[in-house]
Amino acid sequence: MNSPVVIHWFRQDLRLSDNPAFSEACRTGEVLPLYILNDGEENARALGGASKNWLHHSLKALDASLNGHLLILKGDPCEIFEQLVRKLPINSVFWNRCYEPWRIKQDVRLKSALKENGVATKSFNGTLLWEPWEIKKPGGDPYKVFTPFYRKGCLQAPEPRKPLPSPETVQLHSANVQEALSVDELGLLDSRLWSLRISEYWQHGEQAAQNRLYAFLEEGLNDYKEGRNFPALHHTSRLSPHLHFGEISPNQIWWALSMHEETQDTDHFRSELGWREFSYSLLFQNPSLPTKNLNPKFDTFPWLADDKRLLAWQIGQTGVPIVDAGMRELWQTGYMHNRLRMITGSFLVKNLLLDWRAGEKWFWDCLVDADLANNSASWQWIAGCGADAAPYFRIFNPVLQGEKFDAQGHYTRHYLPELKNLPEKYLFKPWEAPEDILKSAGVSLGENYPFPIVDLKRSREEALRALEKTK
DNA sequence: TTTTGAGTTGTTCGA
DNA sequence: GTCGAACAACTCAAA
Repeated sequence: MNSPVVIHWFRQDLRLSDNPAFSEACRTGEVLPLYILNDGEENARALGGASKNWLHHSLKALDASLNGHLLILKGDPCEIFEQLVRKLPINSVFWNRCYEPWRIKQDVRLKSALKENGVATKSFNGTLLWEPWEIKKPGGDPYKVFTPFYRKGCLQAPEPRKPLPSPETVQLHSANVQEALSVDELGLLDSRLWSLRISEYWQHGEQAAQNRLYAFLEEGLNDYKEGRNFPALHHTSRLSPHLHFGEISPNQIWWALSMHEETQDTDHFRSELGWREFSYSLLFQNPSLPTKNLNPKFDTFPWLADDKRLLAWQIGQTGVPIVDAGMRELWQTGYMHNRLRMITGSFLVKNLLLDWRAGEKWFWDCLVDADLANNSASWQWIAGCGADAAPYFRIFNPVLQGEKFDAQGHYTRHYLPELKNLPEKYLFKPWEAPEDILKSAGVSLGENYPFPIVDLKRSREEALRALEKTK
């Protein structure tokens, strides 16, 4: 008698170690590893371009670690499972939970459909340190402010699961499925130069994620608290895309961190995992987080609809150097340093007076770490309409931010080569530079670098007035 | 129920 | 250049 066939359905858990559902599947029987691309399904948000690029490489790495046994299909999961169950001797289906509202609905539907067909299903937590419904106030209400959520909620909850090792013995089931596709056949790479280029900046897959973690712990963690603010330094972990695709679990990071002496640096880095949990909790409690202001007072905010402004921001041609540097980092690498995410976000919303959702959408398409919970919670935060938003008058001044966090201009000059000979004194405000300085730096405003598309002082005051009315 | 203290990431102004 | 205060008022969390 053959052992039962168990499907492990890979979703945002593209790894073998510390994968609770996969481990359980391996204990239960012969495992058929499955990935389903159901991009563009109704109600689901289509994958962004950068995400597709990452997914392509990550699936290749996963397939290789499964000796080429990953079954890849495309379409609606409910229909696909229905067909698979008819063709193959499937006993049960395991997966790790996802928390996007459309995923939750789909999983509920799928569970009952499989049950009707006599197939057992089991879902696990492989993605979060705590389930988003577990962290709540003593009265049962969810937290709305980060600090108590993290300190009282997370840090006093039971400790997160210790990472599981990769299963020692894996019996893989080879299924001959006619519709099976190769990673290449999914068509995730587009031929635009952009898509090819961003992959040069990254290593993908489970092993690369582990390497990144340990490189960060060795080289970046020390002085993380301060150093993470300076985009020219390498003090951020850059683990976000690995985490998003589940090439590494937050538990693996949490416990690797615990091997280090407790300092302000470890504390602050650990709390960033707390922010991830907070975003997921916010999304779970507010399924409309990606599209609707959490604070309804913002529903009447007079956002401008100005495609020219939006385009200038997107392509890094606003004439405000630190903003343009950030936007070009995003376009070139599929990533943006966190300090720059705040600066460019604040600029879009509070200087250009454009709707945060336009920014969210662009980031969604361009970021290799695009994550529904993190992206929407962070945009709502910077826009001031979020759960725990900063006071509205806290508007970043992009000149000061540049002078403070990129004092030597290494970062800005790297992404804006046309300004690379401009002295620090004017690098962040070339419109104030005397003509001879511009000339000797080879900068000609309006020709090889734009004049600023808004007046910083005036647009700030306009935003303040609009925000005051919103109250 | 009432009250009190606090809230990721900042800027400007005036001394 | 450096420092402290002001920028408002509200909501949340917890005693």
